[in-house]
Amino acid sequence: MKKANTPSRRRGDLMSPACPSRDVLKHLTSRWGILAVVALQGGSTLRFGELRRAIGGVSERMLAHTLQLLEGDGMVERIAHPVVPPHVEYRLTPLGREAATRLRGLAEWIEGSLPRFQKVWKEQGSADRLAR
Amino acid sequence: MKKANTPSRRRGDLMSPACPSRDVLKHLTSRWGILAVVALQGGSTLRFGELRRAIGGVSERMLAHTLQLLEGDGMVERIAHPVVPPHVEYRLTPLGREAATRLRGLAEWIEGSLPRFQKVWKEQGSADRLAR
DNA sequence: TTACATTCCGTAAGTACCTACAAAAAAGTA
DNA sequence: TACTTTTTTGTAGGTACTTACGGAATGTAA
Repeated sequence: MKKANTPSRRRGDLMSPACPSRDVLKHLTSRWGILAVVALQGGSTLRFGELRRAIGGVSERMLAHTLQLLEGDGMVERIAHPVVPPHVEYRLTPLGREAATRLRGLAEWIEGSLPRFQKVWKEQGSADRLAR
Repeated sequence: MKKANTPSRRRGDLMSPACPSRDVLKHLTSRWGILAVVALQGGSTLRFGELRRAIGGVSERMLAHTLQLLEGDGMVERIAHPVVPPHVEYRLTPLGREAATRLRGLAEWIEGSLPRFQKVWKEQGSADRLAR
């Protein structure tokens, strides 16, 4: 007897252009996706405004949009309290917490390696390429 | 008395809008940045064309551009042989290999978790949001 | 001579992103 | 009444990203 043919159980392949896993990658590594997940990392629940202040430079528009993408991927849970000045909280789901582990590792490595990057930038005058 | 002001030795802070570490994050998590680093992971040297074939869907233009950014950050080394049909090889630097470790972890987690994402997408009809 | 190979850079054109601004909701306060 | 609060959405406008296409280089093959 053959195994059940359930494509939904198959592993993704990021090197294939049409693989849905590329969407997840896109959402997670969008400009604000990583920062949102990292900011929520730690299990704490954050209000929209708190999250916005935690992530420097993000506009309300983009934060809301980014959170919707992550919610759509089941990595962020949105808890809206039906009060009148809206009160909305966000927190990571178990799936989101797994992603956060990897992203936090990347984020901390970048932060800790900044001196080395600055050394590289200084040694090879590559400011022109990096300016943008 | 204030502390010594040596910004070049200070750790980065991704939550600060003006921190240079955001540039590194941007380059690494650009659409093709992660895939290029992951494709080069393993220490092997790859020619431009091989790399292009390994990463499905990338145009020559964008691959060259992405590699320049990563080279500017000291994560990719470009070895050009002065022959006439151009022969160029790429490989990760030690810094790039450190990044690759984190990115590979993220990539493999996404690939392995795809079934769970597909389950989420199916349960909550969020196809509209993810379509793009 | 013509065609081909390989990598990269212009240019133009289209698409997607991002920001700023304003609006909406309903109850509480002055 | 007028104003405040918090979150989200709509719009317009600009910026950045992406792709497609052509060109350059120069030995070798047809």
